[in-house]
Amino acid sequence: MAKRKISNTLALAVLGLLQEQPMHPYEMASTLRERHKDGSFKVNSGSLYDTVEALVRHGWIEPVETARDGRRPERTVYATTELGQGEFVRWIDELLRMPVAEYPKFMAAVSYLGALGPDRAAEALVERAGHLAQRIEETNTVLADTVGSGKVPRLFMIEVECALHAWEAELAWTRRTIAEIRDGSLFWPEVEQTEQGWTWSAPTDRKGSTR
Amino acid sequence: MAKRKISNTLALAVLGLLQEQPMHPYEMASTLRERHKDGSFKVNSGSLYDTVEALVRHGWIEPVETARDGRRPERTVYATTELGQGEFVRWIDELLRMPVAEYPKFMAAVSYLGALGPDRAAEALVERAGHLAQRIEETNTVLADTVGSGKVPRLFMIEVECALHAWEAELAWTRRTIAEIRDGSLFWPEVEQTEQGWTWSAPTDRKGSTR
DNA sequence: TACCGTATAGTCGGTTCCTACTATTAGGGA
DNA sequence: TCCCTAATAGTAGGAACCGACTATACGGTA
Repeated sequence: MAKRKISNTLALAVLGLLQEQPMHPYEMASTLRERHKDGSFKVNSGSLYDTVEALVRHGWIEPVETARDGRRPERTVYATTELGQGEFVRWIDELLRMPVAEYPKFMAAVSYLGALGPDRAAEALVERAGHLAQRIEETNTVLADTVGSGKVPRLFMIEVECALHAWEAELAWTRRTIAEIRDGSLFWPEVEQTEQGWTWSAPTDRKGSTR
Repeated sequence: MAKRKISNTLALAVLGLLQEQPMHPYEMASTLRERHKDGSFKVNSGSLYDTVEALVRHGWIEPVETARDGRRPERTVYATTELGQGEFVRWIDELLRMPVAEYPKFMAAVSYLGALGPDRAAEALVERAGHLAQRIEETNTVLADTVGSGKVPRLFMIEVECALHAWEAELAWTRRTIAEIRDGSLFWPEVEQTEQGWTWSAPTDRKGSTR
């Protein structure tokens, strides 16, 4: 599979918006925020302007007008090209079909859970669980007064449901792991360095961990 | 919450390895791969050397020896400093406690699921589900002949279980969504552009809806 | 009316990150 | 013995990315 010319998904958002109507970059950013798409795309003004330039370079979008409103800075309005419309759909298709490796920060930290020791690890996970629960609740609220009240079709916010599902799974794993640390079923070996290399204690004693 | 000086989690992996013993960068990379940690950290030689330099700049690690084996390129061996050991634990703690926004490619694509139309969207998701199922199976195999056979304590591969859980959740959502597309419970509105703006068809009534 | 906060619109400079490449050596097969 | 491949170890250049900043306009308020 050949590498994509543009990999930043913010470009996908730009293409998506320009499917609807021509726009200038600042308007793209505010529209994305209005529609709560800033949870799925990292909307950063610096990146946005770079991204737009890159899209122009590849001929996926093109400037159609440079307007000036009063003495505000000049705005360049862009529109998609036919090429861009095709690539938009092809890109979505590819992203959906093929899972790619992602490296979430949480996974990195979980890799070294051992380094905190059982008590501190459990405590940290408890705090995380709290934050996750709160975020889930807030997101449910957002869903309720957009899709729930019929203001927006469900399909247009489907990624929010998807994210919600992922957080709920993470929360479930986190809570289960907290429980396993506490009841000792996630054994915490004690590591020692010998001349041969590393050794660790085995979970043979069933009384619980030695701290 | 102040921004971290170093944000690339590959630096966390480096610190983790150097807790055990001094090493040169190439050895870090191969050790991470041996231990299947390359699923949690993006191990890229270019980034690795940059990361190591950054860690030295901040005084978290330091070169302890530059050895030469035959006429191979010179290797610089690094070890953690006390500062680095403290930061290692603090960083893990912080990453665990506080969920941060991530922007997975899949989420971006799901945002524009609508653009594919119901049939192509369902087809793409079916393919993804296949890939996910396969990856889950492969990972289970890896777990079986490391932790399962007692070669490695479970705690040392706990992040693999965590990733597995996340993929299973994604697979479940994907399958459910395929089903909802097929049986029509995920309604696909038809969008039309009018002078007022955008309109879409509603799931219950026929055309003519609110904006 | 003077001031302040927020919205509008975008620029700039530096760091980070990654791809592609170089160069050497050990090992194995023909 | 000689060649080929894989492993060893790292370098270099450029693209991507982001945070911090500039500058104007507008609305409320004291």
